[in-house]
Amino acid sequence: MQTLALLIQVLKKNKIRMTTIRKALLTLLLLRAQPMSVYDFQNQLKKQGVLAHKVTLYRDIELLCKLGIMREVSFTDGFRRYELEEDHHHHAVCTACKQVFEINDPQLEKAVFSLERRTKKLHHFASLSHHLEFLGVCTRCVKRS
Amino acid sequence: MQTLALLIQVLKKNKIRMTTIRKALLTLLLLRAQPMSVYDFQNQLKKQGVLAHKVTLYRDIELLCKLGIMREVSFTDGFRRYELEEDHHHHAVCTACKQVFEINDPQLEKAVFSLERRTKKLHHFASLSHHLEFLGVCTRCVKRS
DNA sequence: TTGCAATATGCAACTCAGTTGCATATAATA
DNA sequence: TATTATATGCAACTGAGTTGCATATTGCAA
Repeated sequence: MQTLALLIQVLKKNKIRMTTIRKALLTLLLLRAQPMSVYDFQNQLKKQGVLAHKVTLYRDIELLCKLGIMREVSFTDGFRRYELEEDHHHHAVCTACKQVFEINDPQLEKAVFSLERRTKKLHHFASLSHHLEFLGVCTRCVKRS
Repeated sequence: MQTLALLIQVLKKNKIRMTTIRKALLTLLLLRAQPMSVYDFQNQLKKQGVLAHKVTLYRDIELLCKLGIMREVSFTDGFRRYELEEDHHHHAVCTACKQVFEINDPQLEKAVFSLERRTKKLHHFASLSHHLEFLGVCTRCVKRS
């Protein structure tokens, strides 16, 4: 489990300055369970009164990725989203509200990794990683319709 | 198994005109096993001396998708690719040469569908579809490096 | 085979996520 | 508090995909 204090330490160690935007970003990351796009971040920060230009967010996010704090995940809807670098997991994307839900299911995890090994062998492909995404409609959007 | 004659029939039935570009598109679709982007199509057609504007290709592809002849698949590299509408399958993307390889593996298929059912139940998500993509390096690119 | 009308194509100009160069603002250190 | 390196914002760009409109081509009828 990560904490804000721990993440701030990582920046200090790497001689990276702590700014309003970066602190707000880290706090948000720890709070939210879903991977977020740059525009999600921007909107959430705005609600807290922190105005940040998209360029700044792209650059800060890149930095945090390089430091191993967060990770980039590309989705098939054309958006790159970002999440805390913790254990690998998969996602369910609501095609109605565009929200992304994390799926933490160790059994699913195991199954997909064995599929990756299988694919590697059968197709002589030096597989490095995989991306599994479920597309559908979340409970809230189902109720709404 | 689809044939060119059969696909041409589909267009005729729907009162859609047969043009040089459309015929070349259909022929290419039947020939190539990999899903292709608009730019892949454009390059392949150019090799056969058929010059087509990207706008035309986007529109023709949309048409063929609506007719149920081809299907759009979005990839995490930000490109939409298109393939013959046949049985569902997954893909392995070579991060070096950007080529996409189809994976036809009934066992993998079964496994992923059961994962989809599982996710649906566990996360109360009205899952409609999924996207599984393996990222790695193909045999040719491994040899090259 | 030709002429006509409807459809197909190409062009220009757009949208929108993400990127880059550069000028200005701000954080950390002395 | 002054200095200086780094962080931020702005403007202008890139590249996939889209749209409106003028022109070219197809399929059909005479």
